[in-house]
Amino acid sequence: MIKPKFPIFLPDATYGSVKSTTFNDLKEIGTPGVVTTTLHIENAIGSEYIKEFGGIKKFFGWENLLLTDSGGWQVFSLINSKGASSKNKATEAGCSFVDEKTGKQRLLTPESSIQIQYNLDPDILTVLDFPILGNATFAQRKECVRINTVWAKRAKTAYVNTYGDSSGKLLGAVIQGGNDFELRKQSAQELLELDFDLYNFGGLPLHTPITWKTKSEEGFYHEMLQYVSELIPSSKTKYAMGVGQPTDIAFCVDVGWQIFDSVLPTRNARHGYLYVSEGQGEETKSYKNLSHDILRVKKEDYKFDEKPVDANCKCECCTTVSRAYLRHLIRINEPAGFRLATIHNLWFYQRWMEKLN
RNA sequence: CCGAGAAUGACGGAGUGGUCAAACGUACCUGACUGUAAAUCAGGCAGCCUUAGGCUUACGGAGGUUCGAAUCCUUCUUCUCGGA
Repeated sequence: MIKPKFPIFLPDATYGSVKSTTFNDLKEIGTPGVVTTTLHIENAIGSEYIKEFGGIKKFFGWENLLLTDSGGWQVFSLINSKGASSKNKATEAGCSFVDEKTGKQRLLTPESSIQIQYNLDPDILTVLDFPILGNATFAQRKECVRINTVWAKRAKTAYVNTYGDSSGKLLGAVIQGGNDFELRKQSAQELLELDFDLYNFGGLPLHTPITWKTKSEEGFYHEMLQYVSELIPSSKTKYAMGVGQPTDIAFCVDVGWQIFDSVLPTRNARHGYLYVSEGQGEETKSYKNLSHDILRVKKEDYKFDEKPVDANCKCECCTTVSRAYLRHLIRINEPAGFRLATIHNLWFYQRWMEKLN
């Protein structure tokens, strides 16, 4: 088992690739690990095939940390998205849904998620969790937390049955409860009794207007992340799923979170939204003594800008191309532009994490 | 030279008498994006006025019919396709 030096940020390789990069790019950047998703890998490639191949890390050609997400979040997102099939439903038994690509009805259960992850053979596994829907009543949210615990227990049993006592793997459970302190506490306590290796912060309720920034400048979620972190003993590894902005990560590290993943640096890169050092961009964000700027490189302002994206950055993007050229590449949806921008943002995140120890 | 048809905003392309500053798409401008159904989504895109809204100029040029024209008529210009 690889022992990374916390805190770490893991980019998402949802479909088996950190979009528009190669694993060699990640190696150059110094990325300590990646997150990949059981649901998407299972649907797109098939975990039996990966097992036969020799595991997901061999398949990717990736030697660093690999964490698999259970697919819970994704399947709920899919089930509840607009225009989704009415055949999609989540019950205590598991998630039943139609795979749009193949038209086949599929079932994801706590047990099958563990089986898929076993086939993939990652370093860290995640139990299938039951996210809370934003428009749910209190009673419904309470029920979500209850099922979430039941699923975690079933997943743990499946895990022990599959791996035995000395797996060398880590298993994480996801603390749910949405924006409700009492439910979060209840969820944490129930999961702590089941004794997992990692405790994960389950993100925002799905499909709500609630954002990370609700209520105050710091946002409701800062208080919640601190609260939940304090419920978890320091002997456990703490993983804040889906977090997030560099300044938010800095806050989370302060309150005890150690592992992070988010789509933000990679997706934003493809949209020309770049994270740069202070003084290099247009919009400054800060947390305590740490700050950075934002550069929307697609803007007209950079049409004739010969400077690199960030003069203080040593990534492939900043050492080889101008803002003007990168702007052009992204504007025409050129994969090379997506790649350079993604490399830059991941480079930025990696250096940022190194400052947070 | 003769015959037939067509000219719409940056481009492609709807619209054939009022509900048209003109669908839709692209391009362009600005936002958003947080365990990725996300190369996606939202808004803007003639000018002016502080907004609901109002005013002005607009559908190749000029003129006409009509209360009212991108739409009908005349003519000019250009283009496309047939025939010499």
